[in-house]
Amino acid sequence: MNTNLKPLQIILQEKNIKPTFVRLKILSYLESNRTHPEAEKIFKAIKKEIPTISLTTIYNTLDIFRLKGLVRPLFITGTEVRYDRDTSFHGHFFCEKCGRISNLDFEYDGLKKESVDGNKITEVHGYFKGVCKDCINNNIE
Amino acid sequence: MNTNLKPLQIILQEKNIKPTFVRLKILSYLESNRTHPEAEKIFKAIKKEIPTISLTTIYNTLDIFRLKGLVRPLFITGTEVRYDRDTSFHGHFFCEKCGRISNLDFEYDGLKKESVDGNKITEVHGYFKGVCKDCINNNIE
DNA sequence: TTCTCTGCAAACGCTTTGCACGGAT
DNA sequence: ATCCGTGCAAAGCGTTTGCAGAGAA
Repeated sequence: MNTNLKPLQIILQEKNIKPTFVRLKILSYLESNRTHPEAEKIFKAIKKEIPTISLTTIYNTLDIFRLKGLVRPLFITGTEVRYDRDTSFHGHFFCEKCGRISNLDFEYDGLKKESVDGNKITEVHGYFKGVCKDCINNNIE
Repeated sequence: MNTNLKPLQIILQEKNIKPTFVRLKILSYLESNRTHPEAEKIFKAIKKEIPTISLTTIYNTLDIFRLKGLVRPLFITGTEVRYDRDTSFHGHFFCEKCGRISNLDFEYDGLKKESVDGNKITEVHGYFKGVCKDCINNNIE
């Protein structure tokens, strides 16, 4: 199913989140910018539409979204938390040069089979680090 | 090969790291405490033997070790960097209750096959989050 | 001497907290 | 009148930086 076809208000209401103006704007940004942005990046983008927005509100809202399962925080870079609107399982590729995180559709059979042993698994994470082909080709220093 | 059998001095010298007293102590701690500790934990442990040690030195040393490939930083918890003395590929399980990180030997064929596409891969990471069986059984709140 | 190791103090960057205003119910 | 969303300012926390003294080469 394509959540892009679902109105943003409905997405929030289904998660019991009051669809305020600010929340709809942040969700809208996340829907159309699936670049795994950090709070600061979202903040700067929303600020163009809502100049009075605060970074605190971005953090508050992202935390609500996280608790309700609308976004997934990624601890990949080591410096800041990136947010993924897509909460279904998929892998990531982090380019250490340009900082972009892209999606990977790898299988996780090898991962899943370890979900035994009495431990309760709630999240599966898999990702690569390296240099993306754009950075290799453009050779930007 | 078992690096535990190799003298710590040799391990450092092979990596062109001057084997100072402090560095040997930190490496020694990492060798015998493969619990993926954070800087603070290492600091407190080393302090018992070297009361004048500073946290800065722990960070400095860990960064040297990282640059020389002796340790691998793990960005799993989102709050602090954990260090893994074992730099060979393996997965991790992070218990969100007790904070422990344990090793997992999963296959990464599903991961490896994506190393194409023109991107240069330098690191592969795979891990689970959840609640470990000890925490489930002890049911500590 | 020169270089590098070490450690104190301060700064840093991202994130969280405390609190107060204002609007909605 | 109460609740909740928002935002400012400050604090918090892990980590990094600047710099200086000590010690090795």
